[in-house]
Amino acid sequence: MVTLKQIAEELGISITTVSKALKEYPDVSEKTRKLVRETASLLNYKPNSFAVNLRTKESKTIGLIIPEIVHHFFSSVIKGIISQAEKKGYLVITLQSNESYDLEKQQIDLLLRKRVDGVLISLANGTGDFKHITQVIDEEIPLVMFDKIAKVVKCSKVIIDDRKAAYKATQHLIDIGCKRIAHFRGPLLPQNSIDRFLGYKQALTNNNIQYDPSLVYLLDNMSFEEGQFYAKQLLKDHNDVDGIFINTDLVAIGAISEFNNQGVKVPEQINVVGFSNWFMASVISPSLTTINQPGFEMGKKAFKLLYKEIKDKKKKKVVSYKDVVLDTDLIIRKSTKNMLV
Amino acid sequence: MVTLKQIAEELGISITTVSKALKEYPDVSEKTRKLVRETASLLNYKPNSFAVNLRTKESKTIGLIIPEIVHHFFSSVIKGIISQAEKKGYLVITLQSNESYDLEKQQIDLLLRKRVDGVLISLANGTGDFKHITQVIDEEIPLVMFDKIAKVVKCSKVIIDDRKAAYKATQHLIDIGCKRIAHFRGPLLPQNSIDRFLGYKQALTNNNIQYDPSLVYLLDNMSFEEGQFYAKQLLKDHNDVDGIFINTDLVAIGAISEFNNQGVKVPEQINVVGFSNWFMASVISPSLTTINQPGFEMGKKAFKLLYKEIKDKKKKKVVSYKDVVLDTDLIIRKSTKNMLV
DNA sequence: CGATTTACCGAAAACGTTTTCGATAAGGAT
DNA sequence: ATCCTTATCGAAAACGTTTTCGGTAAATCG
Repeated sequence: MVTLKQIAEELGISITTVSKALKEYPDVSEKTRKLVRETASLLNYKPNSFAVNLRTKESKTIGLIIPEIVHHFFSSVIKGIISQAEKKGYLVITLQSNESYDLEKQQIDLLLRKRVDGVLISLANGTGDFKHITQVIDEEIPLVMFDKIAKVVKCSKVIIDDRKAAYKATQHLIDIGCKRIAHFRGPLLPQNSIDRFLGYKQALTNNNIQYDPSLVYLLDNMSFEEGQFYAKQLLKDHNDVDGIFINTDLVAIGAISEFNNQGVKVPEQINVVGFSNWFMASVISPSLTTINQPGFEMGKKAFKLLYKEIKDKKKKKVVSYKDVVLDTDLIIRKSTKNMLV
Repeated sequence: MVTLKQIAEELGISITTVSKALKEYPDVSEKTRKLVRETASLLNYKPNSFAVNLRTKESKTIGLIIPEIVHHFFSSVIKGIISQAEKKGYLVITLQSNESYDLEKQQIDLLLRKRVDGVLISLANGTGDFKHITQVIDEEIPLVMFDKIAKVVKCSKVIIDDRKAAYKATQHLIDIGCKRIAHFRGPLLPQNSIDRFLGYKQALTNNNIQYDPSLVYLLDNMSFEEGQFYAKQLLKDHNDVDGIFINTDLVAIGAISEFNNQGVKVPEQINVVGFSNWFMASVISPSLTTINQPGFEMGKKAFKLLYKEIKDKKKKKVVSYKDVVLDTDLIIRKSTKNMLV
């Protein structure tokens, strides 16, 4: 491995001058700068990042903790983060918490020991205590949370407007003529399922439709099978439902498959709207009307916020926390149909 | 940030002793060892990894280059790699080549500059030249390739037995009574599609079924739409086909949707086998019989090979390259049905 | 011509570890 | 008392950068 010293000896000049030449310092003549550049590339010199890190006290590396990598939305976020980070010369170390609070804590510690320049995190479902997070912030390591966040923690966050998105989805069902609209919602944690439920409810009341609690089903694990199960239940309980807004695409697909099995026509007899726009939403039949969660954009935005904090910290500027709320689109496909025309 | 020096001053001993105490050197008394440990944890001492890296010349970090993150199989591989690496105290820096040779080259360079201890890579489709890879190996940075590999390059590799898997898939179609079996194959690069085609062909000949080239369709981009398109084509060209083995689940799902649209019953009229066991294969209807690619295991195995090379290199042992071939399972679902009973 | 500015270069310290090689003192053997 | 172990510690070098602070020589100015 070739070092500054070797280049210096090769040219009979000092290490200092070589270093400054490569960094285009104005106090070294263009002649020697050129000379140094040439021999550096000739010897295939690569700065020793270990030494640079030690000297500059930064690693040009950020840490990313995510609950689950094998997941369409999250992997999109990762892609957004990595692409944006690469542009700014940062590399990203990815860890996954597997939705476990203990692992999450451990991994935060790992990243601090690695001395990453910043941390991006989406909280595990089980996380209810935030000391490990505030510890990072207290140590003045820039940190931004995304998607699954904790409102109490003081830091920058980027989320989507779940409530508004759910409102949009429900409004769509109303617009196409649905009168009895059910909702499959998620558990009480994380916040997302609450917000989506509230959006659903508000859309109903704003349109003068009586909110009927018996039309709301609370699911536990949001699986395909649960979608089938509650679809069956719904058909038993209410034969007059003509629309349903479902918390997550996977559950929606389970429900649709059950409707198909029972010969209940989607969308003719019942309109279905999902949430998240998972890849498969477009390839099932009927294809699923759903809310698109902009994962890639979320990743990009999250990194941008983090990057700004890192820069501000370097400049000793006071870092200000920002909350970014990303907008979502309703993607209308074949599982909903205007019944009024 | 607390350093060894501060601990030393706190206790009135030398930096050397503190360092050795923390590393449990036998030439420091148990008494001072204990003392050092205690004050270290009291002051919340974390070794400065920059300095450790510089001194030990290793970063306990590996690089991972993958063509596409947002992909069920690849994200499973990533998960396997990260989980295994974490167990051995390694962190992983992920980059994605976006199937671009130029980006891939650039990213290799990035990782070398970062001085990662090893590299894991799955080649971009466009990569036909391997100088950037051999450069890594020549610099004695351990490297192992997985899934999309180059046979010419001398290094450890882990792949699945595409040919055997395709044979298995085709044999299944034969076993359930199919007589006219079509195949949707992929392009000439990467190797995978060739091997799958060969497995298909061999299964036919081994079962004394005449190989008919007109039953093999060569697809370009392996999309859902292409699946639909060639399904339509197939129905036009051959009305006697009763089974089809398709290179990739996504294409298979496209084909099935076309069959559904045209009222061609799957599996009654035509049996369909896919490849990869994407998540959605289990949730479409009919659910898709397919080959399960063990992504998670591949990731684990790839890291294990890399880890061994890193260790061997440290011990100055000669590194020996290994080729690991992972076995696959046929997952029988509803898109195939025994027609003989 | 002396004084001052400008252009260019280098010595040396510092970042925080790890590890080699002595140094010292205590204890045991003779 | 002398010699040899053994146990315990520390000085110092090294890893490869970056950056501060002078220093020298040439160029400019009065």
